[in-house]
Amino acid sequence: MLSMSEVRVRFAPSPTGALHIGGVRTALFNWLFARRHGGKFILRIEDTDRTRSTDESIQIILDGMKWLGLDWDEGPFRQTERMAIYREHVDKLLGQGKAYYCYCTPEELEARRKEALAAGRPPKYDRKCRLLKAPVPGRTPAVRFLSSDEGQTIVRDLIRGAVTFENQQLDDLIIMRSDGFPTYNFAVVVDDVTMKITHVIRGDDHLNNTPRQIQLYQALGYEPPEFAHLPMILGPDKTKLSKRHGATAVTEYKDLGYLPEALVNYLARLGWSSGDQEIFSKQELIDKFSLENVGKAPSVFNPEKLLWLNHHYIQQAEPGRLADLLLELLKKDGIIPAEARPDREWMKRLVCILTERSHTLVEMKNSAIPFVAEDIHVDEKARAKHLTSDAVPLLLLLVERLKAAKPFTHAEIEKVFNGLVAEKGIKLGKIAQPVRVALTGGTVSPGIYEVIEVMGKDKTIKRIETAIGKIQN
RNA sequence: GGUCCCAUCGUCUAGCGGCCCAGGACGCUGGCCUCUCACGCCGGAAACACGGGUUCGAUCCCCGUUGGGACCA
Repeated sequence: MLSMSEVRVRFAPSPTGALHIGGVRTALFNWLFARRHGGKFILRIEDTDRTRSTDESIQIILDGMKWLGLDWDEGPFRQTERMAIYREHVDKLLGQGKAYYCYCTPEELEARRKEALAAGRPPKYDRKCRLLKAPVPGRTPAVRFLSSDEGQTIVRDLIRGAVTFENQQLDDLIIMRSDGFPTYNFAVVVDDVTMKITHVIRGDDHLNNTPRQIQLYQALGYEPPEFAHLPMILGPDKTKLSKRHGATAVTEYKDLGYLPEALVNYLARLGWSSGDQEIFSKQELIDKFSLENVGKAPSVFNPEKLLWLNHHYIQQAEPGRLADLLLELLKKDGIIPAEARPDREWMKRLVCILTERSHTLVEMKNSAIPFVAEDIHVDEKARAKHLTSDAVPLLLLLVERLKAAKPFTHAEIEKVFNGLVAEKGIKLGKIAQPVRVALTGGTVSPGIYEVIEVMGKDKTIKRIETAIGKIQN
């Protein structure tokens, strides 16, 4: 059972590149946990690796979280702004004899490690500097934590259960480098303590770091938080998801035409479940989220299912919202000029006939091109098959009747087609397909009456006449 | 190599000893609908890694094997 005190969780990405799928899932679970328990979600930027950390990356992370609607209550805090705090804690340990200066150089360490390995001993730090009485001249020391050699450290993980580590296995880890920067394991502990984090929910890859962090908490005189280690997200080849598996950055999914709610829903169901339910609104997720229902096994990222969800959410979305997104895309791709101001109601009608067969916004954009562009590109195969000379009399007759149709609505257009079909004793496809090719350039589109209605009388007639002209030449 | 974790259809998962000759979803597939493509609807194939225990009874508990993964180096 959760304690009475307020739940405080955090997401602590390193700003060394894009915001990844795995990271987002961790952020999402933290966020859901916070919202579920009415707690606080804190954002912390772990930027102590200053050779790889960039401000652009921080911005990408913030933008990605905002896009997904993962709002944070405190932060973003940056570790580089907290150096005094780490120093203070290092001094505290040093003062209590729980840490010591180490003057060994990386080269010396490496040599001794190889030696140990060669002699069949475990490659653990030999505590050479532990009993040093005076500083080694000309060298700037790092600081090592004096870890316990005996007993065990038990991680009571909310997902894994009790995981036992022999303390003997853990060596005296460096907590502060000679350049004065704290190491990951130390900074994390100090940050989580000072930020009063109650639940550390993070990737499985940190499970092995946890016992040494627990020792650090204890040495510092603090109660460790609760831990929950989430299983990894894998690529199709069952190795940790990475760039070589294709799109892994949140921004890529945005650019590919995914809706944030689709990604959120998909990621929530990756490693977590609630009975047989597949579709979850954000509120349902908040209401139902529980660490108990997080699985232990790693899960393979399945783009197919994400696509299905995206399709689903496109159907659910407000046409007005989709119209805005579509317009943005059309402008971005230069299909319509940036200064164009198409009628929004018309855009909504266009969206409505397109959603059903759009799995992504990009697909929708492509289907929208014939409606918004001046000219169309006619697919050669489609032209050869459907824009034939025996279609000409039908097309001519159709144009004539379309011109007379009023109002120019789905119902009236349908009447025109039905009339033609009945009089000529033909199948609808005989006339619908040539018209489809004439209007859209291809053989695939929404229902032909809808296409004609949304395209409008002028454009429809112009395109059919153009097609007739080309057949006759 | 050492340490730790994990193991149900191809994939995400339900299952927390009998309701399971294992349910849902994606994908795949047969059919219906149909002006194209979709959507939708109906149907199908598809899994408890293996071997020991425990138990009246194991997908579910324990041990081992195998296989995967992570971390450390």
